[in-house]
Amino acid sequence: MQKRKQSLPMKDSIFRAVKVALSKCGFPSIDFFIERSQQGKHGHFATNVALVLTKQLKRNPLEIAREITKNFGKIEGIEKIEIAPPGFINFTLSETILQNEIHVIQQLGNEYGKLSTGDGKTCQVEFVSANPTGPLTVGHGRGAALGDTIARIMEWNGYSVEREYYFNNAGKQMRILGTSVYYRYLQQIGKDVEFPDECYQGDYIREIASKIADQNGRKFEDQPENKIFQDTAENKVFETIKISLRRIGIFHDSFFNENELYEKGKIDDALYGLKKSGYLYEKDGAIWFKATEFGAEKDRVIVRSNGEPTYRLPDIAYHIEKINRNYDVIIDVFGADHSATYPDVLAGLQSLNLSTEHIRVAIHQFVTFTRDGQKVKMSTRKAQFVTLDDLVDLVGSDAVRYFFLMRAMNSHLNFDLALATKQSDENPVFYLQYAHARISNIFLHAEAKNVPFNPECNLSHLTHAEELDLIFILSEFPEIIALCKRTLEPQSLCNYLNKLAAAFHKFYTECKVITDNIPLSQARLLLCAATKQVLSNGLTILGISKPERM
RNA sequence: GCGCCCGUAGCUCAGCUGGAUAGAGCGCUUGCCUCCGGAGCAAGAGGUCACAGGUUCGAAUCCUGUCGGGCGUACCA
Repeated sequence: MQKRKQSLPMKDSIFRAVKVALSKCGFPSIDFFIERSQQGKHGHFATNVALVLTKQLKRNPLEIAREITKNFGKIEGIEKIEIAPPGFINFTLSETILQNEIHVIQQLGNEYGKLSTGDGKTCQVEFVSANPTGPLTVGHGRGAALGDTIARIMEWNGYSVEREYYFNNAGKQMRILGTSVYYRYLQQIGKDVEFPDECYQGDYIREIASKIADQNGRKFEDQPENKIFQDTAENKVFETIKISLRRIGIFHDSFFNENELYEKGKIDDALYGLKKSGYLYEKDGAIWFKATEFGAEKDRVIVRSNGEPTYRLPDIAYHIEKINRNYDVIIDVFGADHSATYPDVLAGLQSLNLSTEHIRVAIHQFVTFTRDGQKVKMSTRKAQFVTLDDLVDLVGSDAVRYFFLMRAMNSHLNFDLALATKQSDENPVFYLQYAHARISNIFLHAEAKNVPFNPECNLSHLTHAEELDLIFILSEFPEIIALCKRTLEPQSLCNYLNKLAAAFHKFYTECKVITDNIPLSQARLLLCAATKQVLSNGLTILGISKPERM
């Protein structure tokens, strides 16, 4: 059998057959869809083509459907075509073509569902990008999990992906970090000083300060400006950030410091370019960018009257840098607080005649953390936060990732810490993993009962409704991957895997796999293997472990 | 005030470019292990899809307005 990576052949061939029938009927070519039927009694696939034509043809949709149906030739793999009110045409697949999908999955293995659209192409995903002023909080978790999973989706589709972390260690927040360490240092060496309110209150500052005190004694007592405070803090904090990310399976390929843009003159270059393009003007001693010409509600200051750029200028310079690196796709993963700023960045790039078509911005809404019905407010400064590490300690990496991924980016995710810290079996991620572990156990059982695994076995024994339903859902996986690639929404995959696990559990209760009927048992074993393969592929993309036992 | 996002079962959320009887999990009620893992399966109760108009063969989905919540709207990032 020929290998295929794109497993949408049924949808495609139905689509083509409809097209052909349309022209045979002399009907105009219009937009219509082939979709998976939501209910079993409507077959496997359905098209709305007759309904869409109603208006133009001014005819009863059922009549149109009948005429189209009459003009279908033989469609390979379709066993039944039915017309249903108000005018849908429903297609039912043959058992043979369904059974064959298991062979396809078996042969493609962990390539099943991969699209080759990204082969030979590069993609950069920027995410997390929190300044190293303190440990990552649970608030950073959503962007972290999303960004990494989006990167995995792109990798799955063939892209060579670079994960980048953008940070700034020259700003005001970082200076406050240094000052905070200095004050804790003074306290550490026995000075009776009050710790300023505007400084970072967290215990990690104390640890860093006491390390400096241990190694240097009172040496820096009168040197609040000494770089040792900020630098030590930055290194230490970054170390912990990297460890936190690693715990949930996230590794960045590069850390890009905003400072580099200044040192290499990229900020000045960007400013010069913008000036030359004519989109800058001076007012009140500041330099403004004509964002309104790109649809913004007001113009933006990009260099303050004190000569210091606002964050928009380095952001633009950074994106020029990214564009110059020639990625085929650039993806920025931001929180909702950036939703107003990225249009300005894109506008800046466009004013420089740079193409922004390959830049995709994934904006996610914030997470509300509640505990016993009460909102948990977070602030790094006041140290009123739950760190990402705390969360991982409580519920584990798999659950943390799944919780952050299971909701649409656009929805305001509610993370109930009390619920998440409860018993793990309430967590939906275990439902998926349980299906995977259950299958592993079936294989052990098969071995014990001397039912040999046979990839070439006869699959025509799989005729039970639950078996065919399960196969049909398996065959949807490539479509889900294509959807995720298009929308950058890992959530669709979470939902799908949940549906797949449910179909498997149902099959499991209805159909005993290991029986005295060896040919049937072997066919069912192969179905189990295919299910395990798809679960495994999906969980890999989500960055969630695939336990053999639980 | 203005812009973006959201409002669907008691709670947390799905619902793909408008389509067939609006779904799942948790919680509640009730069944299912002499049999491959019961972290499972099945059944039941629970809805004016925030509200009001509009568009059309057809609206949870698109448009307008109102109400409610989140985030922006800084010469903070």
